[in-house]
Amino acid sequence: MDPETDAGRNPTMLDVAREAGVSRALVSIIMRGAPGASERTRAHVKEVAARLGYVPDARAQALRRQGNAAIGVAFQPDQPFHAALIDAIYESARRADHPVILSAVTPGHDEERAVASLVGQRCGAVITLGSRLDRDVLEATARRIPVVVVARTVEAVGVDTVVSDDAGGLGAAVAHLASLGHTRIAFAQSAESGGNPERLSGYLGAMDDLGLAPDVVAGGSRIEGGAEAARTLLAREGLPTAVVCFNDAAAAGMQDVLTRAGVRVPVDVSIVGIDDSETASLSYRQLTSIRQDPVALARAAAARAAQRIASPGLDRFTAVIPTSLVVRTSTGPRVPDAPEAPQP
Amino acid sequence: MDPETDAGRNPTMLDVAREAGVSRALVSIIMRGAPGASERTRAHVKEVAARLGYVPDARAQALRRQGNAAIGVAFQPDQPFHAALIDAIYESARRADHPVILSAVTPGHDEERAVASLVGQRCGAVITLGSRLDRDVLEATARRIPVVVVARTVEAVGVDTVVSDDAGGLGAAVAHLASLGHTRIAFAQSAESGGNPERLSGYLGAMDDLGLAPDVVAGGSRIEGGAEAARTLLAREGLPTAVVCFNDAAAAGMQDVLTRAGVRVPVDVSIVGIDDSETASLSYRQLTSIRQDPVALARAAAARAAQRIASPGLDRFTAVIPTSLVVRTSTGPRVPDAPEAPQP
DNA sequence: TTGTAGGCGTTATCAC
DNA sequence: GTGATAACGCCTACAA
Repeated sequence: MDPETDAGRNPTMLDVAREAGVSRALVSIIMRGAPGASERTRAHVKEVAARLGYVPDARAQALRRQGNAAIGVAFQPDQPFHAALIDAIYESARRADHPVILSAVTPGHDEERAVASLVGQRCGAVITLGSRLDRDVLEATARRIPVVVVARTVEAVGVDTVVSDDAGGLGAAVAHLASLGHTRIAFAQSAESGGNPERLSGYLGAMDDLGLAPDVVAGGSRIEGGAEAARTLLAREGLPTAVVCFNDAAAAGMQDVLTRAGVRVPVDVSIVGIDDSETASLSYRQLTSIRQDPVALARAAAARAAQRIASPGLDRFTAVIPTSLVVRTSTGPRVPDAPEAPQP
Repeated sequence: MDPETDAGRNPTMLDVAREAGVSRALVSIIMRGAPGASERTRAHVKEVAARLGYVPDARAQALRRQGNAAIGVAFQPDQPFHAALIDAIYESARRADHPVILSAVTPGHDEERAVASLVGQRCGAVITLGSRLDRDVLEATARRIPVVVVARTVEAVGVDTVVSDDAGGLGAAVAHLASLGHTRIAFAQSAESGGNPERLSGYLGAMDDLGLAPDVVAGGSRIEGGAEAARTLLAREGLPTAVVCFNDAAAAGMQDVLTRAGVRVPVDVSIVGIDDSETASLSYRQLTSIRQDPVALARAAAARAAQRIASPGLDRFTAVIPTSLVVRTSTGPRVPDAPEAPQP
């Protein structure tokens, strides 16, 4: 178009300044909305910038800028729950005027690499969603850069954590089932390494409080967990009348396998999931679920990250976000003498 | 630790150079593995860098570096299929020595913003996964920066596309069902804006080729699509003997609603999904599914992005990645006189 | 209200 | 094999 400027190159501040007949500094002031320019020149320069298709170079900005370091986020793209967290982190960070840099954790791009890339970008803090890093790796990272772990409880020096109140959630779920008359309440546990210690102990504690005998049944792989637990239950003498599953996917698998076996939900067995995901709210599922609050989790994490950026050297910090029980139709009153379901 | 260097600051190349007793330039050469340093100094400098915890500043690198522009990726974190794509993009990009910059598309961070942030980072090319941008927005973006759209067919000037062979996949699915004796083969269509034109037309074409009457049933929202289509079918006089659904989630909903209504899969109705996701392979589902090849899709997209970075001004390009039919037990031979399922 | 000088941390191009 | 020096594009002071 303009023979003066070589076509291929991205326009720079200098191009805008020249074209508008002002100095570079003034363009800078105007582009980032700082005070120190008249309305008239402001409008003019912005018009020129738009006409030239000028977009500030984020890399140069980040390099020079002092405050407003970026918040790095390591997440798992195969975890739908992380989507809601990311969305909320974007919003919180933008409000505090911190750029967000994402790094995915996948089979070929492990969490150490993801975090390393965030460090390389000179993020002011790193939020890792559902981190699976070892404690010592987390601690080593935290010595370099503030680290906030979301949705996993870890005791690591200098590492902040933001978690849901799993114990409270499990307590509410068990209490809900007990109030419906259930006494044989099982817990389907994940078979993953470590499982969910907080969820399990929350269940055990709640059962103990009510004087009920716990019944923990181990599930299988992440994706098959609920189905396998269901098969384990079906192979037994008698079924429990209620089952709490380690997440919604597992609850769905439990529901599906039981249903296909002719067991009626909730007449024969009540089911509770965790997460209150889209799966739980499906019209034909209607799973009662322990809801995590992704917005509150993300806000707490982003706020903490911003705090750490502003003032390093704070004490270790843990936020526990309340959960709530979303009651749907997968739980119902215990039916003492429910007739056996017909075997198709 | 070292009183000479102020503790809080990240070590820079200069720190490493001073500590190792060499020049900045030499450190640069060594850190990026360029020729021009003896093995001895190389080892020494690397040791010093490691000891100081030196990590190159990716922002400064990107700013100064000429080639190896980054590949920007706009993705949807709530789409599990994108996880596999991202993983493969990371690998391809690393092989070609291009950094990857991610930007999520979420309710609060729309695709335009995501792409704009990628442009601001001066990516050399942008890959958008399942883009929903209007044609003219895509074209405007493509005038600034090479754009590769993955998993959505668009006819936009200057925009490259990489898509799965939906028509071929649907053809294979319909042929598979026809070979099992099915003639009443329905297609459950997404109710989303636009739906999946290629999948629908692939179905229609395949039915036409076989001289069969098409039967398109509209689904509901993204998440409820399959379930609603199933209810529509159940409300009719007679069921088709086979249904192809617009994706696996829909197929799962179809299967669940039909199963709960006492319709046996595959005895009464065969079901085919699309994507071959984890859902499809669940032990109790075993959905026959049209498999998309995420690795091939991602590789093609990354390769094209790298090509565009190396030499802009290429012609528009479209890659069609083959699909394959994964046959499981949700499809079976047509049973002409199957007895009605018992109504529980 | 505007312009000038200096620097962020790196890479690239030179001479030595 | 090594060491100055000039960019990259922008921001932050400070001077006019």
